[in-house]
Amino acid sequence: MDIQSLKKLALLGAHQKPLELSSVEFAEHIDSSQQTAARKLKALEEDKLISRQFLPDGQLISITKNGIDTLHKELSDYLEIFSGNGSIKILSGKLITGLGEGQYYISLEGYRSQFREKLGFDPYPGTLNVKLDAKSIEIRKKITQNIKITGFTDQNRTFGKGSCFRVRIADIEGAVITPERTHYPEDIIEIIAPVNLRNYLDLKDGHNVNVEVIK
Amino acid sequence: MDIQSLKKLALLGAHQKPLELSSVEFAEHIDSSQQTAARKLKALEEDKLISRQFLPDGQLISITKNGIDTLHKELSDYLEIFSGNGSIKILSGKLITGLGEGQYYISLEGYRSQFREKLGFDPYPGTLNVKLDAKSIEIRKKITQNIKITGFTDQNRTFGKGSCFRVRIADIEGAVITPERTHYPEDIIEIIAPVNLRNYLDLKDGHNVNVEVIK
DNA sequence: ATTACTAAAAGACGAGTAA
DNA sequence: TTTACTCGTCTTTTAGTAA
Repeated sequence: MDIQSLKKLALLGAHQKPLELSSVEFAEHIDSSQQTAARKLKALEEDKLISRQFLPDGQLISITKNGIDTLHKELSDYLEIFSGNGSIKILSGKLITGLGEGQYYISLEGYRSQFREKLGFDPYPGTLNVKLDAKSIEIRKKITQNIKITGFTDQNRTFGKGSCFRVRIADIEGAVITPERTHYPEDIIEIIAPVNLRNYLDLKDGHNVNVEVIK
Repeated sequence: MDIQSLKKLALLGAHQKPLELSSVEFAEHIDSSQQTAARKLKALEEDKLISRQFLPDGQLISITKNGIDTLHKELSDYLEIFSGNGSIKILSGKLITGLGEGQYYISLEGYRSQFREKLGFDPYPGTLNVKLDAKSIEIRKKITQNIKITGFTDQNRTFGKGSCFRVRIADIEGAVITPERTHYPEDIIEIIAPVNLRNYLDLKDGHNVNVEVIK
């Protein structure tokens, strides 16, 4: 079963909407002859990993449910490889809309200056909130919150301390921040980053988000 | 490069600590003969994806840094496939006046014929130049320039290669063209289309322009 | 333009077996 | 026991072309 070809088609978006692609174009992507590319597409179809529709100047390719399941199995394998000890950790979940508190706290200079110093970036004033899946909740519990944010006092009130750990989401490095409160939910993480992640990654509520924990 | 075998070794833990494994045992894991298993291990070693140490009753296998990087790249690919949803990309910026170079290059038959073939339209001899905002610059970096334009040689001189990606601006489908030069600015895009976009959309310098990236 | 057949070359495989 | 060589066979690939 030709998983590398199937992966290539998925990276070209064939798991989302039908992809118009000729065998010559696909040949360039997989660095082969047109004949081999055509044969591989045919084989993927016979394995029921993709479905095809022929056009005068190419073909419309969609990855089937079966194909997506196959890719998902691969993803699981790689997640398993990198989710042991000493290796990388991935937190997964779905994007949700927070209460908007994050924006207020982050923009306070007392916290903001600490983010600049300790994380090395000026955070966009807002958080990306992700509701973790069951497995990720367990992984999260084992992460050491290695960056401490101290509390401070205003004229009016006191702001509590918290902690962070660094993460990467797509190609952006940010951090998960955790206020040190008693009743903070364990299944939600709040991510800060130098950019507005929701816009930058074009994410909407309910979208899957994968966050890699970095050192 | 035999990624499936490398993945199998990682799933057996060879990326964390040296794994004691004979070729017969590995053969069972990959469902092959002992000879094929031994040959594959040898090939992985030659590709510097694993390192081996021979024991009287098997071998000690470790995945190298290079091997781990290769696996990590695979993980990234699968995360990319399963992150976000259909997610369309929009580049935004302000209309500016270019140097007028675009007009010259586009009208050269060596390029023009490629645009006809690869993009499916005969470009209006001129480019719409847009200075991207910060967010769009980042988005742009992640777009795969999937259409390649090859260079050619005239009697007099050589014309370099480049690449494009398709875009839609209002209801017109065009393309962003990028010459493959060393000092090409990353904050400006040059759009070609079958019509004169500036006239067709009645655009003036400084106007906001939104461009949708299409597949 | 396409896709995909045939034929021949190239590559991968397993059985037998040496070290 | 190992690993891994040779060699015959089977599979995959490409070039040339047909449809």
